[in-house]
Amino acid sequence: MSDEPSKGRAPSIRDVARLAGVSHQTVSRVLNHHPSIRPETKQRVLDVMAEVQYQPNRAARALVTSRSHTIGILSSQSTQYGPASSITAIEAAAREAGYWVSTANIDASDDRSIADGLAHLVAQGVEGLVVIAPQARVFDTLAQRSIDVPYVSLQSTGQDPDHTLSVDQIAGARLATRHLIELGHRNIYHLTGPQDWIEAEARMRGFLEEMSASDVPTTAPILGDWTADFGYYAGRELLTVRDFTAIFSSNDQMALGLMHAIRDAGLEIPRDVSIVGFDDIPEAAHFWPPLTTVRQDFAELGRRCVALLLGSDAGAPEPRDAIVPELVVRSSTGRPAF
Amino acid sequence: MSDEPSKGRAPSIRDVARLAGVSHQTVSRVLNHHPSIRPETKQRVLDVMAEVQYQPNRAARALVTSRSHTIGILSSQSTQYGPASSITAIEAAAREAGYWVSTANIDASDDRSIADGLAHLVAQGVEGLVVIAPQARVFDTLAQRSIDVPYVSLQSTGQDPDHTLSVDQIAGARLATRHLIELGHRNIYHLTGPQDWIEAEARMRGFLEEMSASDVPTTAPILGDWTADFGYYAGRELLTVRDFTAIFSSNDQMALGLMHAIRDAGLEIPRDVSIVGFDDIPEAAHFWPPLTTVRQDFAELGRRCVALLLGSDAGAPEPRDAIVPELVVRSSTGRPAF
DNA sequence: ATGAGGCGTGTGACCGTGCACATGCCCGCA
DNA sequence: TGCGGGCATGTGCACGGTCACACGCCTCAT
Repeated sequence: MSDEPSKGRAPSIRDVARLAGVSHQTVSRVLNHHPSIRPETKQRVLDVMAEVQYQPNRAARALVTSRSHTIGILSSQSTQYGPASSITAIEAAAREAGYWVSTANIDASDDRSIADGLAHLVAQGVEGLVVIAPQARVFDTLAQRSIDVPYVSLQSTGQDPDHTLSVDQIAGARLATRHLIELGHRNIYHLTGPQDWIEAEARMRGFLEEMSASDVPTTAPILGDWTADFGYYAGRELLTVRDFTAIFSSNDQMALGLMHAIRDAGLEIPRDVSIVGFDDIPEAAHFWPPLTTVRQDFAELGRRCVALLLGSDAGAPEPRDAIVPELVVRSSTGRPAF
Repeated sequence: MSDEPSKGRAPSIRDVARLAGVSHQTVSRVLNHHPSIRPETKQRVLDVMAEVQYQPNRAARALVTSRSHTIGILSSQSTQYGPASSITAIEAAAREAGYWVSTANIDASDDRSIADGLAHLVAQGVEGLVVIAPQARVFDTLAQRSIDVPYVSLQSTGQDPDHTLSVDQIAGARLATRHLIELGHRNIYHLTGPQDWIEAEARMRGFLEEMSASDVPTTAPILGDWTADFGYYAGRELLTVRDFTAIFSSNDQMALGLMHAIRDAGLEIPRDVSIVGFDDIPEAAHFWPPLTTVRQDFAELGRRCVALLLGSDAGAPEPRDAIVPELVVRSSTGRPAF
C-alpha cells in the first residue's frame, strides 16, 4: 500500500532512487563519488537525500565490501593514564584518516576475555588492530587464530618488529637511571610494573642495562603493580632497612605512593631519597615535590600507529624507529646526602 | 570450481550447512538456540562450526534484524578519570548483559564533531546511547535529529529525568561543603570545573546551597578547567590576598595543584588551609597530605546506566534515584587556625 | 479412520549496498 | 559509412544472515 512513506525502516538508496527518478545504482554512484554522473542528476539525488535525511546503512555496506573503515583497539587497563592517552591519540589520528575506532576492554589475565574481545573486533570487520594489552598471551591468541587483519602492538617487545611500535621504554629507563647515577647515587632500587606487562619488563631491562654499563652494583627489582597503593606499601617495606638513596619507579603513580611512605617516615625528598617516575602524567608536576620523570609522546605514538596500520595497504614507508622519550627533571631528585 | 575450500571469504552458514548436510536455515536455528532441533543434528552442526572456525557475520545479521547488540558512548575528555571510569564501568555492565560498546570521542566544543560522532554511532546501529559529554549542545543535536534510540546522559541536569542518570553531584558537593563548615571554616572558596560541564555546575550549586543553608557568606566561585595546572595557578592567585581558610575543589586534580601552590607559599595543609577534592581518584590517598574528597561509585553508575538503557525495552522498574556519593575524610582538612 | 497439531527441517524471499555487465547515445576517426 | 570508445545510466546478482511459510512425519483425540 504505502508507496512513498517510510515503512518503519530508514530510507534506502532505492527509496532515494525512486524519489529522484533514477536507478538505485545511480544513487550508489553519487554516494561513492563516481566521476561519470551528470551534475544535474547528482544534484537531484543529493536534494532527495537531504530531504529524506538519508543515512547510508553501514551494515549493508560492510556486508558487501567486507570493509568497515574501522580500527579496533584491544585494550586492558584503559583507566590508566598511558593506555587512555594512547587510545585518545589513536582515535584522533584515525579520524584524521577517515577511520573510526572501536574499543574492546579486556581483562588481560583471562584468556577467555581476550579471545572474546578479539572475536568481537574481528566480527565487526575491523581493518586494523591495535593491541594495548600487555600480555604475551594476546599475541599467542592472535597468531593461533591466524588473524588476517594487520595489527600493531603498542609495546616494545623487540621481537616481531613488523607489528610493534612503541616509545623506546628501554632508552627511557636508561635515561632515568643515568640521571640518578650522574647525581652520585650508588644504591638505587627499581620498582617495576606487573611482570606480565611488556613495558614494565622493558623499563626494568633499561634499568639493569644502565646500571651494569655504569658499573654500579645492581639490586633486585621490586615487582609492583602500577598503583600508588603498592608504591606506598613497597616504600614502607624498603624503609625498614633503608639501604638506598634513590628509587626509580616504573610509573608516576607508584612514585607518588613511594613519596608518601618516605614522608611518613619523616624523611625528606630529595635530601634523603631521590625519586624518578615514568610517564609524566599531568599531575606529576604538582606532586610534592614535583616529580622528575620520563615523558612519552603519546600523540606521536597514536599517529604512527595509524599510519603503520593503514600504510601497510599503501606501502608507505613509515618510520618505524621507536620514539625516544624525554627526561623531565623536576625537584624529586638531587645529590645523595653524602 | 572450489567446492569446499574457503574462497577467501570466511565461511558462511551455507558453507557450514553443506558440510553438515543440512539446510542453511537449520544452521541458523542452531545459532539462535531454536528449541526444535534434534540434538544429534545440532551437534553435527556445532562440530562443523568448530572445525571451520565459523564466525557469524555481524554485518549481515545487523542488516536483516536492524539490531546491533551494541551500545554507543558519546564521550569527550575520556582521558579524565571520571569519564574513563564511567566508560569502563559501562563496558563491564554491558558485557554482562551481552552487549558491546562503541565509543566516539568528540571535541565537545565543536558542533560538527558532535554531529559526526552522533551520526557515526547511529549509523552503526547502536541500540542505546550514553552521553558523557558535558554540553547542552549535545542534547540539542540529539533532539533535533529526532533520535529514535534510547539514550541516557551521565550528567545531573535535573531536567529531563527520563534520560538522566548520575551520581548526585549536588549532594556530594554539599557533603564536602558541610564538612568544612562543621570544622569551623567560614571563609571558603570554591574552584569549579569548566562552566559548560553540567557536573561542574551541579557541584557549584551544591556548594552554594550548603553555604547559604548554613548562613555562611558566600564567595564567588572560581572558574577552573579540571587540570592540576590550573589549580596551581589559581592557588597562587588566591594566596596574594589570602582571605580564606579552606577551598573546596571540584575535582582532585585541581586540589593537587592548589596544594602545590599553598606549599610553595610556605603554608601548611591543613594547618593554614584546608582542602577538599572531588572524585577520589586512586592517587588521592597518597597526595601530601592525603586528600579529603568525595567518592563516586562509577561501577554502580555504569550498571544502572546499562540497566536503564536496556530495561526500557523490558520495562524493568529500575531505580532511578541518583547515586549518593560518599565523603572520604583524610588529612587535608582540619579546624581553622583560629 | 481421520483430522488437528506439534516437531524437525527445507525453500525462497528479503534486508541495503556494491559490482559486473549491459545498454543506448554521441563523438571522432578511418 | 561504419565502428571503436567513452560517457551516463540501468539491470541483476551477490553478500550472509533472518523470517515467513511449507512440508513430511508422528501422535493423539475424536
